[in-house]
Amino acid sequence: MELKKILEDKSKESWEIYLPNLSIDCVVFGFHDATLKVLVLKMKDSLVWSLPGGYVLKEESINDAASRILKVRTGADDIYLQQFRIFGNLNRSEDFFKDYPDTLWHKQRFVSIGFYALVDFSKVIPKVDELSTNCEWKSIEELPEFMMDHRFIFDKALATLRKQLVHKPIGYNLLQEKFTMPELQKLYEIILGKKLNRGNFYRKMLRYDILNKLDETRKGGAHKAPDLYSFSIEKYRKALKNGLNENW
Amino acid sequence: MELKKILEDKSKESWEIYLPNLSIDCVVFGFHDATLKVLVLKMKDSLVWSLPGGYVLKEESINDAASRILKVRTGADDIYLQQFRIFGNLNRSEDFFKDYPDTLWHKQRFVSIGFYALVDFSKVIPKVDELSTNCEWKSIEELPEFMMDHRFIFDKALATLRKQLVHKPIGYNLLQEKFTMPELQKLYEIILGKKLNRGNFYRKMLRYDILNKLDETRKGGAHKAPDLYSFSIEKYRKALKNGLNENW
DNA sequence: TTAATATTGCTTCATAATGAAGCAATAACT
DNA sequence: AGTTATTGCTTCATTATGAAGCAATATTAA
Repeated sequence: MELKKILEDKSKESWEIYLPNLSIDCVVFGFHDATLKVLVLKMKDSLVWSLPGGYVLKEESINDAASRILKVRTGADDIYLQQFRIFGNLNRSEDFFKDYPDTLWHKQRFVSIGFYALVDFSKVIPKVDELSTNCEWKSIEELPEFMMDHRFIFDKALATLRKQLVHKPIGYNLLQEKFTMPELQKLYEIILGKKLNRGNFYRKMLRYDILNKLDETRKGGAHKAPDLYSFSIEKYRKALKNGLNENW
Repeated sequence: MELKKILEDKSKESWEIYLPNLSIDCVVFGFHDATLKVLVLKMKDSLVWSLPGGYVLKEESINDAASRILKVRTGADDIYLQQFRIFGNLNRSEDFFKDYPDTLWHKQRFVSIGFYALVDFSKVIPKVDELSTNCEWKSIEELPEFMMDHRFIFDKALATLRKQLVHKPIGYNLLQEKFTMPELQKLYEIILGKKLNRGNFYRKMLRYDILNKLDETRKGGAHKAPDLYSFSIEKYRKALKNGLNENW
């Protein structure tokens, strides 16, 4: 069925069950193959991509709404979610729906709540829905063109991640349970947007005393097998309270 | 006129001009007398206090709405404003308006956008409106009892301030143009919630190279007159980009 | 007029953290 | 068995921090 018809059908129900004027957009981050990835989807009949999103039920908290929306999209429960900003300018969606009748739910003025999500890449199975033809991971280095202000929303999410790296368990939520020091460093480098000295990163991470060194190595790659680590989650959380790097 | 009547009168107009279900609450910080203060107000017929707030016009961006709301409340233009969080749980305001008819604008389920504002204390003149009997500064050490979840909103605002101290021009916006090193230190101590070593704070601030030392001292107090400083705003902003304290 | 006082400006010294570099160990490949 | 790139971890020079203190000084009290 074509998009226009579907939207008009859904529109009727939407007015009944959702809070008007309020939407949620999620930037879902995953880490795989030494690359930071984002979950994007393409709507039917659209040339550009969008971020996963949805609306808030009339009797639902904002956080529950975001969880529900991502559950459908990824199949995963217990996703680490953080709201990071409101996108409330006028005319955010005007152009996109200009050919639709004014009574269409989607054509309202929406104020969107931006969430970012951190997921274990291996545990997510991207799912299309009746509105979309594609749902897939894209490297943040090679993002496609986005609809509306979704590129701006992504940029703000990444900037937030950068600033929160010392305050939120970002490594913990993006990496698999067992990971190597080079993987952790690569993740930090991508989020911070710069190369870090290997030896110094190693020394610093150990000094934070937030990692457990496991009695295993990651075999299989070429060259020397790196040691595996896991987070000592209690120590990690405790360290984050004051900020990993902050020394006043 | 009693509150109930006023609310019912205003309610009719509100449905016409505002976006439904969406409100703004502002935590306005000022610094005076070596104390961090917050602007609070008391509604007519209410025993508890509230944060300044309001609604978003149908044809108005979120940031414009927050500016407009604070302009009315403080008389000040160009207030430094940051949205920091959404408060979107159910039943945020249910109890407060339980005796009112369901068609009352204020009785809707509201999702509130939390802003914090940083103002030069000396440039603000708190103003009551037709809904309120008091509008005044309170020290954050001696906050009164708040309505609804406003205490929670305040706590989150202060926690945000703490985390953003290295990334946002918080000192610049809270202090007067000319200030002394002990004033700056006191502000940092209050926001961080801990005492800092005087000599080390002094050395560190100078090393950041964000201050201009002026050829004046603050006379009048007892004891040695402290030197006056101003921010070198270009250098300050540049330093904040990487975070004042962050060394990866 | 002078002394007392608390505060401020700034330095010193010991300790800790960082930047840059490198060496030995090693898993996979030839 | 030798080659290679990567990893684990250390060293050394430099810089930052923590703790302490000394001299300067604006006001107040004597």
